[in-house]
Amino acid sequence: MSLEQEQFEQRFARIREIEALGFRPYGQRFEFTHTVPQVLADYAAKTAEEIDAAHPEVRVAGRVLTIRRMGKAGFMHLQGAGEKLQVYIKKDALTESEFALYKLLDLGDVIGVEGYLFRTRTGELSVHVEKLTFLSKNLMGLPEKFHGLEDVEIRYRQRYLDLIANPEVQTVFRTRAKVVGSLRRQLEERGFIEVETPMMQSLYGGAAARPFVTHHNTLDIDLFLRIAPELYLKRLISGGMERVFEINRSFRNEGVSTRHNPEFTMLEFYQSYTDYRGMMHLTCELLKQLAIDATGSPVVEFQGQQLDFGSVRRYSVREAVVEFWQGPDKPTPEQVRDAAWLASKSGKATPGEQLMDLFERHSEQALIQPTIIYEYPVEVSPLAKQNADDPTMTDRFEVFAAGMEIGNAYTELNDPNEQRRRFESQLAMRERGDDEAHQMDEDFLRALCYGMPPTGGEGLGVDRLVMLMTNSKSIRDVILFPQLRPEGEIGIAQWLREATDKPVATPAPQV
RNA sequence: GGGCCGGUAGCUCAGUGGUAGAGCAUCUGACUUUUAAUCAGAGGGUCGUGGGUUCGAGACCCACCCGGCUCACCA
Repeated sequence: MSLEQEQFEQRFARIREIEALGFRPYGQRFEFTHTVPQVLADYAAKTAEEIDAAHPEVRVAGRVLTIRRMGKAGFMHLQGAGEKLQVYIKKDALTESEFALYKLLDLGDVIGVEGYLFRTRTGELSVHVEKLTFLSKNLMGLPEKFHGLEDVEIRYRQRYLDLIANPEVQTVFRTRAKVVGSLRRQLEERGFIEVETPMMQSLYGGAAARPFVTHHNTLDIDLFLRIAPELYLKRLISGGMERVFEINRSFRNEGVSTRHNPEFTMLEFYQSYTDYRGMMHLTCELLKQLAIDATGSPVVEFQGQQLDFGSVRRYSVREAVVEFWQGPDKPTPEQVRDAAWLASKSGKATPGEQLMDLFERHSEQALIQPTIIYEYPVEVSPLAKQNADDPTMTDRFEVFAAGMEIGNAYTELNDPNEQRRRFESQLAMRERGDDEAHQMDEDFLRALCYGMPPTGGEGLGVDRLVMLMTNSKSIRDVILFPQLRPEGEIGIAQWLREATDKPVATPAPQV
């Protein structure tokens, strides 16, 4: 038997010992007066004299993180809501069964304590425990206290253990909630209505990506997990819901990387009677307030850089290719408009695709500061309205920061016949083997035929925004359960089975 | 999918072809304001998996599994 399983069985046997002392090893309601963060917020700034004078009584619950036993006394750190509070146990202050319980405690057990606050000789705020209760048994070994849990595979697979061992991870996900809350609140304040549209779709669209396929048994049809909510949200705009947004998952059947998870959270919002210029203005307001709500400042530190979301730069794609050109042969503004020059620099099929190829190869990774890049070629923008002066371009922009694309917006194409032509040209690309080209969506065309108001629309990558706000290098660090290959046999059910059958090895200690 | 790196005790890691190690954790004992508590002792290994080379493999070779970084892919 492995050491780990022996420890499991030792701890399992303690369940009986805890019961023998008159405590319940699981499932007791605990009426607390403070959470750990509340105790710290209320008393961390107070002096020992102030605390002694007030003699505050608290009841707090938490997980035992450390134990320093010293004979008839001892100290423990309890972790609650991601923060730590020290408690002091003294034999004289407890009943005999409570002190026996204390001696049985394992790291990771969840307990409740009641007592008064004081400062120790070294000044640490602590609870002088007068009553000890048991709330839940930990049967597992915990990671080492100094280094914690660093193995990223275990951290992602067993996020519960990561959250116990690395409480700062909780702050990442608290910030994530602030990001989502900030976006939701800001849009609601501007009259946007939150909606939910199908994630299982019989036709997929709204982006260039390969989908996941699933199957409905009783309908006996294959369905696609959506790659974007766009086409459904625009149906709502056609129907007269003038400002709508959706924050939820989309799914793309692509490689995984530090910036891509197969399922990811996107915010899409659509506003009738505006255009991409209006969306630029709104984007700048949203991002600035988002940074303030998430981090307290419009200037955010990310991987050693200071990103200023209070001032977003703007360049056209062509300007960006010139401005951020990497390497020799920096082009002139005239050259990036010249089809022959573009064809000489890129192997792509059309001038528009060639321009985007150069932008992605040369300029994208240089866009560290938050930047809006506008005017995208029509070939790569099948759902965006053409520019009134230059029909090869669309009224579209993307937002970049830290070298990542974080948003994409445009004046929505609302001419059904032009949309029909774009779909047909996408079908032609599909015929040529592009399996990410759009499908024809006739119901969407029909919705446009009823007249969709001029509209500005945008999608923001929420996970990537959270990366920026939490200084996280990998998207997996801002997704609680990132996609991994399935784990092999775990075997914990067998451990529980064997531990159940085992007779109690050691009798409960005398109290 | 390609390239590179990694997988050794529960955790964090050493281990240069020759008896598998350390710290923490665990177990036993001491200790009534400690804090990476301390002190004394003990137990704990499918060296990712499977082949191969060798008198001898944790180490070298091959294949595979899992993960990371990176490139490709991803408007």
